[in-house]
Amino acid sequence: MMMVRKSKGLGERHQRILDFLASYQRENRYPPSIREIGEKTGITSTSVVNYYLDQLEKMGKIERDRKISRGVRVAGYSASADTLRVPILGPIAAGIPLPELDPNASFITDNEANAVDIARTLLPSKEKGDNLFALEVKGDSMIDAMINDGDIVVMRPASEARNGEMVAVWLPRDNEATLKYFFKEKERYRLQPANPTMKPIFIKRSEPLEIKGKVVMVIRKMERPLAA
Amino acid sequence: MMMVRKSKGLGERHQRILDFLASYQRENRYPPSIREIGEKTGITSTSVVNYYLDQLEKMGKIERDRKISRGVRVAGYSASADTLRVPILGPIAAGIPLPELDPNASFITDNEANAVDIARTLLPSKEKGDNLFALEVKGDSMIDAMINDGDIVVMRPASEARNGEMVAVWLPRDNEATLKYFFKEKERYRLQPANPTMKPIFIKRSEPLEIKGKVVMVIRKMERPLAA
DNA sequence: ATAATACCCGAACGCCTGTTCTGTGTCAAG
DNA sequence: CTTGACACAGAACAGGCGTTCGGGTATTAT
Repeated sequence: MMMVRKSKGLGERHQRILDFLASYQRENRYPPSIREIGEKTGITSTSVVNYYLDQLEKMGKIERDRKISRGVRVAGYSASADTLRVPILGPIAAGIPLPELDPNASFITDNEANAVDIARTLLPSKEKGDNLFALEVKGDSMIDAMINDGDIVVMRPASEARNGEMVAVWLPRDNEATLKYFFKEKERYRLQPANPTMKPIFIKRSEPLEIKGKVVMVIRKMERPLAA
Repeated sequence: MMMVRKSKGLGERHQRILDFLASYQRENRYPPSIREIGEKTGITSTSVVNYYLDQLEKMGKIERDRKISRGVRVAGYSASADTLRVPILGPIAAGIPLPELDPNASFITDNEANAVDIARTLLPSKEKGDNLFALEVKGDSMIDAMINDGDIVVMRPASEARNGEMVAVWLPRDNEATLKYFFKEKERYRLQPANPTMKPIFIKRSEPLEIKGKVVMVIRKMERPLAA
């Protein structure tokens, strides 16, 4: 009988186990037992499965918690847990006030309808992601910031900002919400649209200006085709 | 002794168990055992833990696989498993060819460095997500499509498109890659920039035009502030 | 040829874990 | 007061599960 002997790297059984681990975890949300791995990968003895798991662990492909049933997980493959549920607090548009953020809303009660899942790897590394929130852009009023109707803007709560950061502000003077680049100047604030053909808005320091948050990321889903 | 008797909904212990389930799963990537739940929530008897788990299951808050150790998972809370690792095949810029897609690259060998994690809930529901790939935009050549330098474009492989869809195309004539809205006209193709001030590109049907994929979503990370 | 490896099997040991049963104390309704 | 639903504890049972050990066969090195 021919034995498939890979001189280096992953053999076929290594790969099969790895694949099974990922798919099983995907479906059941918990890892398989050693015996289950054996059954589904055609290995009849638990010791052999253990044998391969040991090797995979040494290769750094998986992590094991010994003595704990189903204590196997694929390494690196951040896969699951590192995702963050960010609530969509409401729409953002020129004419309507920004939704208030309620700090003590339980993250667990948010359902998919009014939340977006963001993988932690997508966020800036220093971002803890504790109290992020999201707004859905309505209308074309943010188009000068390269943000379109339907885009989802993820932001971090903030009441002040550094120069050049994009912020969501509420302007009591004009009764308007907007996304602009923020600049603090001599005796005023400058809110700069990304579009150079549009003029910035100036706000005296004495006038009210409510910074609601800094824009962390923008997500655009391309669902419907462009007309014309 | 006063018993805390919640007439309806979740009592304190229900909530504690639920919270523990989520955090334990987040840290260990596998669910806790009944005894572990008891220890960490201050319940001394495994039967009482079981008692509460049964209730939580009836409420639809969790799902259980009986007889299977650590076969508990919080329901609805899609949390983990529903994330997809999309490989970033390379840069996309005006002057360089589009990276070729290698269909048999194992998704499991992709590490974080050259991939993005996308929650399935972010994708269009009909999108299977089997062979999505991503490109990182270099330079300002796509700015007319409201896509900026540094943006990540997630796409689905395709060799043809319907009118109005945004596609990534390679133009052998001009030796150029671009993202444009696609329109098939009488005897030519029209590649329309999103920016109205820019003229569309016309390609005769006889000329080569390689559609590489349709744009599914665009992700923009706001990391560095705008200068000036 | 001989030894050393790598690969593999089956069985057994013993802890881990879900399940069930008995019993106790509290609270609200009849 | 009695009754019954509810919340809880502890113990015990049985099967699940990781681990280990003795033994076997093919491949490669010496």
